[in-house]
Amino acid sequence: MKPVATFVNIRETFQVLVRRFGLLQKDGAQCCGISVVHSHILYELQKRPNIALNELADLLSMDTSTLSRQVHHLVETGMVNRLPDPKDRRYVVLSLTAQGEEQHAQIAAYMESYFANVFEQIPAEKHEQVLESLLLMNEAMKKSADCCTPPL
Amino acid sequence: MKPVATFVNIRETFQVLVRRFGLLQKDGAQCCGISVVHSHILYELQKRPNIALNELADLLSMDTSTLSRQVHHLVETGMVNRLPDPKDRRYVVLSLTAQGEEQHAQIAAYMESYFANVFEQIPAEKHEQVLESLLLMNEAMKKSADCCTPPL
DNA sequence: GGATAATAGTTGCGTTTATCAATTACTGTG
DNA sequence: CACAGTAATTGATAAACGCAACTATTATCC
Repeated sequence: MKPVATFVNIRETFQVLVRRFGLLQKDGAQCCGISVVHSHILYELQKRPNIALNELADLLSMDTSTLSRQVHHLVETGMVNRLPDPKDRRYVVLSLTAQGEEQHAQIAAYMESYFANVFEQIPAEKHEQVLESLLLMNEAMKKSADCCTPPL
Repeated sequence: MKPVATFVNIRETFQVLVRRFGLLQKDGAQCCGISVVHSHILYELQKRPNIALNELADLLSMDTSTLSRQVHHLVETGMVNRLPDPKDRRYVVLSLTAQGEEQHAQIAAYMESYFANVFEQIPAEKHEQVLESLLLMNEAMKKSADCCTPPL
């Protein structure tokens, strides 16, 4: 049976971990001259091309107004294509330009090399376990988010 | 030998994980009526009382000017004590008030219950492994941050 | 010991970002 | 065809960040 201290510990660990990754993202984006939010947009658009602004806002948990402005910047700088959907012209269809894909690839390369670096600090026999654990956490947090019951 | 795809995968996993935790932090803080930054300050002050503004800014990777203002808010709302250091009066000594500790405890309780919830979604025999993996990641990222070599 | 450099913290100011409300454009329904 | 509903944008306000200037205090150098 795990004592409560386990969860306190994990919260602490996770909090610092997330803070570190936040800084990493900042570096990874800023070394390419863009903001963290922009890098998230590029990332998500590369994963799911031809998505509507609406859905993208859901994925990133952002207000559509904020996202609309950010997308506007990315369109102006030639990273993103924004076209009205011919099926339903209320929607817009978003996708990466060639330049946007290149930008995304740059950031991804930075992240990759960083994670390779991180994993070098971890014993090789633990790599499998760490990867599996992150996937487990991710799945668990996804499930948990749906049935969240605010305790206050 | 792990293929490159492993790192792409882990980056993706970690990115989503961090995004989820960011939202959680927001909820955890907002349910207590404060901002995420404030909750980080409370958290860090509870961990290391009687710290200087300078060091705190380092820990949180914030500009001292931004932190100074945030601390000012927290002093005004009775969460934080800010006193000049008698040893060297350029410094200030920061600590939590009773109310600040209570606030921190509330947020911690929220986080704890959330993580308990998350762990319920993970098979019990994996709990140990997940916790160990998070600690490994944390240590590895700490080490890696010191010797970071920007690839661009 | 006194002038000078260095450090911690605060404040001013411009830029960016988030959020709410209102508006426009378009689609589906009665 | 009028009207409700939805997607996206825009306007206005507030909050946060980051840089630079400033104040107060301490350390250093001659």
